[in-house]
Amino acid sequence: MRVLPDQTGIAKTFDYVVPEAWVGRVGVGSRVRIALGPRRVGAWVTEVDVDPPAGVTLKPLAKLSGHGPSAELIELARWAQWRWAAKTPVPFLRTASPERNVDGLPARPARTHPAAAVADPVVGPLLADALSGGPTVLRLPPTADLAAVAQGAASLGDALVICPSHRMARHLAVRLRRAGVPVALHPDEWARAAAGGCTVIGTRAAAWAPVPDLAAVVVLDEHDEVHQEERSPTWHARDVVVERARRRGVPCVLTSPMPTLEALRFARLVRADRATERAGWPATVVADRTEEPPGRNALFSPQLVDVVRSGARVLCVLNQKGRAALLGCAGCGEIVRCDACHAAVAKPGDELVCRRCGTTRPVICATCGSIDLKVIRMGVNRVVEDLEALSGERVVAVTAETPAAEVDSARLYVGTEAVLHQVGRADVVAFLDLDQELFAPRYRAAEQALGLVARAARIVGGRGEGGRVLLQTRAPEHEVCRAALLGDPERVAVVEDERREMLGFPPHIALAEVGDQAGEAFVAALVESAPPEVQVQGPVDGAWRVKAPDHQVLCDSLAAVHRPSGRLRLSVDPLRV
DNA sequence: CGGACAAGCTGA
DNA sequence: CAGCTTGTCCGG
Repeated sequence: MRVLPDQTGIAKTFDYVVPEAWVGRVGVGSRVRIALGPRRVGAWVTEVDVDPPAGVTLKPLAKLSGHGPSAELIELARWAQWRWAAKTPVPFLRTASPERNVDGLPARPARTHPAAAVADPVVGPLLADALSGGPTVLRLPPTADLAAVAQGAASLGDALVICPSHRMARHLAVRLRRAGVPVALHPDEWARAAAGGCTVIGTRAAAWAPVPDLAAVVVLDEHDEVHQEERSPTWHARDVVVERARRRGVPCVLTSPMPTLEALRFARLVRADRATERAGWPATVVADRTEEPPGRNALFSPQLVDVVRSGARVLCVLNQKGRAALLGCAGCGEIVRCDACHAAVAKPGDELVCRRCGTTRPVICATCGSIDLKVIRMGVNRVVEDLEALSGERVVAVTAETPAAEVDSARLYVGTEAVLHQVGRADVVAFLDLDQELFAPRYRAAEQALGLVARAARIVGGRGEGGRVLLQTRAPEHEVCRAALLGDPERVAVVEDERREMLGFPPHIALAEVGDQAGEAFVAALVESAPPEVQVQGPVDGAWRVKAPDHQVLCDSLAAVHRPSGRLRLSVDPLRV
């Protein structure tokens, strides 16, 4: 048998003989252990009945560990290796394998009766169209019931449903089970999924879940960046399942209130009529701050004051990104400053670094010697105080660490975008400084800003349910504000697409980033061998950008380069550019 | 990946 | 030339 060792540094297969006793129990996809040189390592069986290379004496497989990815997923891993220019398929096969050894599969649930038709008034009428033919983008308002989409897919047979969060996956599993659909939650119920007869629900990694009789694929909130792996290889669950569905010839639906331009490029758009879509976005008030001089009270528009005084439950979002976060000492309360120049210091890694002069020192308070230093959310804390003064009520500052009990104890909340995850219900979400989002130095800034509005919509509800969003901005005519006002994400898509085309950014081209020690040698070899339509730019901050007309050309060119020794960072479709 | 072994540098 | 580091190759 031919096996691939479970070691990222070995991009090579080896042949072994199967011990007599295991014949029939081991095949393509089995997890095994092998003697490789002086040690034993895990491996996947990738081929059977092979002709071993001449002149090598085969050792027997050392151990049979259990079930692993099917032949279909091993093939898909090879494709992903090409698509994200990975050195080996190993990271994908790991994701496709169970967390613990699985040696037997549970009984397959009997399919009782076909699930009833989906009655949801927004989703229902669109499902048949969305689930027919090749990949589709199903643009639904943010308040649409996503469980209805999952249920529609499950009515075709065993579906694979990819969610942006584990929370949503669990919630959906409960909803579908209640509707009589057998469900396996990935990765906990890997064996149940592998046995078949279930709809499989999970997050990004579930793109690699076993679904032997796959009948349909759904990606929920396709625009959400969590669907992409941040570490190299930077694979995207959407692209993996679109390819998986294509190979199986099954329907594939990508839902989103504001689909990415990438998805719209290869998928057919299905959407609700204008009135239905608009009704599913919250009523939006744009507070124009153009006339307001910059300063602390720039964060409180008359519209915000009205809302706070109205008695409504209000969530204020203030993004810290790009702003100097201060460190405070938990021991003595002092602001931690630079020894040399007394400017505030930051802690980007394991040391304190001065923002002004770059001096570094260990993480310790110079006044009292404490090592317990906390980030002070200056902006949020100040707004909390001012809002308490304004309302005469207690205001809760919400961070990722705020305990759930406290989160529900007040009427007014202030926090970074974490509040949008932590507070479940409110009447109004107010973005105190939307311009932080609109003008952030990221090429997806506009999409991400509208993404926050969509997330707020899930908390406050659509305009029919009284949901309200307040956007404080100095750019009231910005397409994100227009899109939110009209409940029409197309406003952002059109402008953004033109901008990307002009700047030569995805999805109009395929992009990769090359860096680290071996980057220069790699790029030199690439320029030598790649066709002329592949352009290399840089280096900027030690990294090169590789642009090609499409992924076929880009990935073929990257795969053709012999990798020089030394550390190499290679990210196809990098998240931050 | 991790061990083996070879080729280069240092010190007496 | 031993003793150590650095690099390249190989495993079935």
